[in-house]
Amino acid sequence: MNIYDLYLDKIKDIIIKINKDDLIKLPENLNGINVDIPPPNFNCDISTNVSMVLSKINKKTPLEIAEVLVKFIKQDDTNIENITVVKPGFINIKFKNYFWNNFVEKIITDHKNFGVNNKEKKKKYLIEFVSANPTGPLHVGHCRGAILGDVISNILIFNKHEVSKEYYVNDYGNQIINFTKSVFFRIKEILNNEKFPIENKDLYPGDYLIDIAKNIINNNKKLKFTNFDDVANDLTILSVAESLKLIKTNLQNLGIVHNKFSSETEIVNNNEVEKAIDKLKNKNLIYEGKIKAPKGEDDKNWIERKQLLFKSTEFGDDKDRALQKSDKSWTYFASDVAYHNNKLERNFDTLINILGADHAGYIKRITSVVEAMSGSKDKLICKVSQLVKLIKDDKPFKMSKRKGDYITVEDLISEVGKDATRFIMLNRSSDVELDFDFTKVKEKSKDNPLYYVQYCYARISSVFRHVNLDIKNDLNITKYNFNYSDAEIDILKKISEWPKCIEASSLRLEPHRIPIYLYELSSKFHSYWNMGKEDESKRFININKTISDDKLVFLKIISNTIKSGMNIVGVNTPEQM
RNA sequence: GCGCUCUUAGCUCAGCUGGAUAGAGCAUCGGUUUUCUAAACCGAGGGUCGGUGGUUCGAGUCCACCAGAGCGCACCA
Repeated sequence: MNIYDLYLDKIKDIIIKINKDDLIKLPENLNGINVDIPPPNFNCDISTNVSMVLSKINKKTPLEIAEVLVKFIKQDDTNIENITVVKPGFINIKFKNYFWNNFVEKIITDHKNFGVNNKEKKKKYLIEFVSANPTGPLHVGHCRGAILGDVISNILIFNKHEVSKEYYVNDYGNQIINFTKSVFFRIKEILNNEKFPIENKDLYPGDYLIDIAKNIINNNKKLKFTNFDDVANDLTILSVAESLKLIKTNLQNLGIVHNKFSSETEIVNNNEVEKAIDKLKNKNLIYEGKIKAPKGEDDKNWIERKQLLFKSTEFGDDKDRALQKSDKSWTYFASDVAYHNNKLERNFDTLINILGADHAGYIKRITSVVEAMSGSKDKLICKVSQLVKLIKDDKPFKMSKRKGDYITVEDLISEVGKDATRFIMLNRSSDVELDFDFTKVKEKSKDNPLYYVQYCYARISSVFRHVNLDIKNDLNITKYNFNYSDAEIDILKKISEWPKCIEASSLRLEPHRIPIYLYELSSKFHSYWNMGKEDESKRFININKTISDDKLVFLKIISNTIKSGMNIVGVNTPEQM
């Protein structure tokens, strides 16, 4: 139940009706009209700007329009305690207790659907995220995008959409060859005591390769590791599989499970690249040509090559993009075009890609291709997650892939825990860089917003325990005839914002709004809890060691909302802390 | 040189697709435990929303220009 939409619809109905009676003129669209949360200290529950929007076309001041509308809004509405018109022309409405009782009853009897956005058309989404190269375990840099993608999926699923979570495995190309070679040298090191060529900058030096090498040796006794070219094919498959095993374990520890892993090699081998390029050829978007050096670039080092290009400039990109290398093998972009064609052929309504900030420059070309192939500009939405700045002992901590000294997801989780990792990574908008201070997160875990929200839930559970109820069970209440105090209504108002929070998160794919909302709700609850110290009537358990129905319902609603939000974030709500 | 993102309190950041008196946390200072969990609460100080113009009833939010920070810009993936 979304009380803001309820009144927005009502107000729109009213103005449409009195427009028909020629009492008022309407602008072309009514999108500017909203029903919102008023700032504190106005002593009202909801507020609308309708009279400001109608002011111009009617050539009347907002205050004059408001006076007319107020009459119609009040008419036959038993929910309204009073309605006032304020300064520029806001119409402020305060509800009767009766309204809040109704609200409470609705969301408690249908708690599973509270917050679900029913206005959205149910769609089929494909969300691609993580897609880290299968050359080793995940590190902290992958973590943010992974959690972002997972929680966006959770929000969409919460809103009853169909979602497929996918991982694109880049198991094709030079990096994989170098990776496989590295495994090969580690194997020779183990078997023949030949020193790993650490000076070769193309190789992967990380220690995890030793474990991968050991596993491969132990599980493949028949293979002979004498000549690289002889075992290259088998070893590539084995090495990638070992990497994916590590990655899947990392993801699982983060609480993330993908529905599908798509292999780049498979796409290339199935000739899907040719298929996709043919599609673009038919649209006259493929040609052989040369790319010019960008301005400002030293063009002495620039080698112009004739190659197969996609006309992404037709879609606003700054240059056309190469599909084929000079040795005629496909570029990464080419196989990604094929992968996106593959996605499109599986008939999803919307594709979402979660990318790291370092791949932001890639967005234009891939959205161009999808637009070209699908004919729709917003078929593919790319969401960028900015960098995570690691800080250790007040100093930035640089990760170096070369030296192999980077902090892995495993390190992170074993130090901070899955829940804190998820909550902290989400607590900021994905558009801004995130400071992740190891020493702080470790030392001051009590200042962690995660615990603040969990503690709220634990406090509520403790009340249920004291009166011999289980917080997990539904309540058995028939009469909703309560008289909530202002302090309680203040929290109910916050609860009423939950559907708005979900709507905004889902519409704009901004999951960070959820932890922030949960924090605010918890803050109000903690505040209320402490009032019980001064004011006996605000305590949940009374002198007879029982709890009144209104308080019980009140607590249940708060805990339901927190639980629901924490489920979306993907963290636990312990009943005791 | 070009593109993307950012600039809000001492620090880290919210600000719900243009609304009313711009909000939190941390830090600083001062308070609250015989009573449902103090992992909590209450209070105080702290602001030219990077700058300048523009759009309109109304701008932290939209547009233009400028300044600063980060990321990226070939056949890597």
